[in-house]
Amino acid sequence: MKQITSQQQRVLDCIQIYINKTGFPPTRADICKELGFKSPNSAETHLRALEKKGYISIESGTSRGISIINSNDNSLNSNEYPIVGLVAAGSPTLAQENIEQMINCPKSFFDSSFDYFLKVKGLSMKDAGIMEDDLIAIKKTSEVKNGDIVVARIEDEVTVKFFNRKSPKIIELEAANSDYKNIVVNLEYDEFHIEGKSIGLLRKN
Amino acid sequence: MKQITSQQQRVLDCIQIYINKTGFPPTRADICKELGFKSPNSAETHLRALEKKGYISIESGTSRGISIINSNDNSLNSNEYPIVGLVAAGSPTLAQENIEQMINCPKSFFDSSFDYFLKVKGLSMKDAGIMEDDLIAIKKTSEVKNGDIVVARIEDEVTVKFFNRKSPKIIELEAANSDYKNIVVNLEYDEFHIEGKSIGLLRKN
DNA sequence: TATTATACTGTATATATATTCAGTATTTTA
DNA sequence: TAAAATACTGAATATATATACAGTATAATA
Repeated sequence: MKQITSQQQRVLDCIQIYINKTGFPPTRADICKELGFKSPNSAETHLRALEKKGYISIESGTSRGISIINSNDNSLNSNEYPIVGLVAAGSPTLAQENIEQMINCPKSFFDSSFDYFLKVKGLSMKDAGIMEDDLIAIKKTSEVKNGDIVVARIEDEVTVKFFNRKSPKIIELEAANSDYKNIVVNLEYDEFHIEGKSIGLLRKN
Repeated sequence: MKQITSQQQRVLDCIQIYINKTGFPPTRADICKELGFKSPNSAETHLRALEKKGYISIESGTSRGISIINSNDNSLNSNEYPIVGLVAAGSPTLAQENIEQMINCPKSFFDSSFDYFLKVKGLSMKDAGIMEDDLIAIKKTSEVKNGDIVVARIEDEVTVKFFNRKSPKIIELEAANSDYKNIVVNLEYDEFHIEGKSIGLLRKN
């Protein structure tokens, strides 16, 4: 499957969320409203790109004629998702040896699609209601905005924090616990990477 | 739920089949074509009837703005769980009018079976990592032990707290937030009932 | 028995919507 | 370095679509 751009991903997500919410796909205008575009043609061109790359199909001459093509997984409703611990850099997050367990969970369980569950260590996000051993649903993306809860890698350490861009080159990773210090990252000097962002949480007790 | 006529059932089935096939709901004309009607008003009146009886919702002024309302017969589809708000006494927790939404969730999702999701109001359990609008999975039981997070009803109020039996007749319901007071219940004088206990948590963000 | 609900046909229309065309600018690819 | 893809704004338009109005007829209620 062809590479998708971040904007195209936003549009694809927007369509899925709209369907989850309303039961029917959005119009071009709906997408514009949702994503802040000012011309319906912005949505149109993104849709064409997504269709060309095989992510959606568009019924020509048909209002709201968008349907999302489920590529690899034929099981529409539910799927197996891996649970991984906080993994140091080097080994890819989803490498076999890092997967603690698999869990069955409906695809549309959260408002957005996601890729894996991360098992939280420590209490640095306690005030955000994230406790030790909680499973946070992570969507692999580097497209994050201030206030998002992100999985970030600084040098060799992987951590879960609030994302806050202070300036083009300065990012502050904020803990939700006064016992923990915030981490300030300078993109010029520090090796920094966003693994993904949290779109939901699961706790067993 | 109100009685449905056979023709209305045909229309309802037609909508579901159309959605399964295309990914989006039919227009009035589509329904006519599918069922052999010759006037779009035939479909229109059936849709109005189905809406009035609560089987579908129609978004006015919106093309294909039909969505099927999940009829939610609790017994049949065992994978669908209701989401309820904090409900005052009198009305049973799982009464139809208290169900905000249904959610698809595997039976064995948490370590124990459960009956419904409760949508949390307020921050009284903040330090236990339970935030406003979190969904806690509730197992209907009165068999609870100290330290369990329970859904309790005292007189007319329903609340989520830690359970702590102080003596055979004294129960303390402990908040996990210093801004909230604990509730001391004397079983001799107070009307008290345990609705169930939390066995997990789900958060969407 | 009068009224309402059901079950249609047929016509008409305002508007919701897809879609094209004309631009501008940046980034990526060949 | 030229071409193609990306990422938009803005305007225009044909048509897809919801929806109202005018009928006809039968069955179910009150």
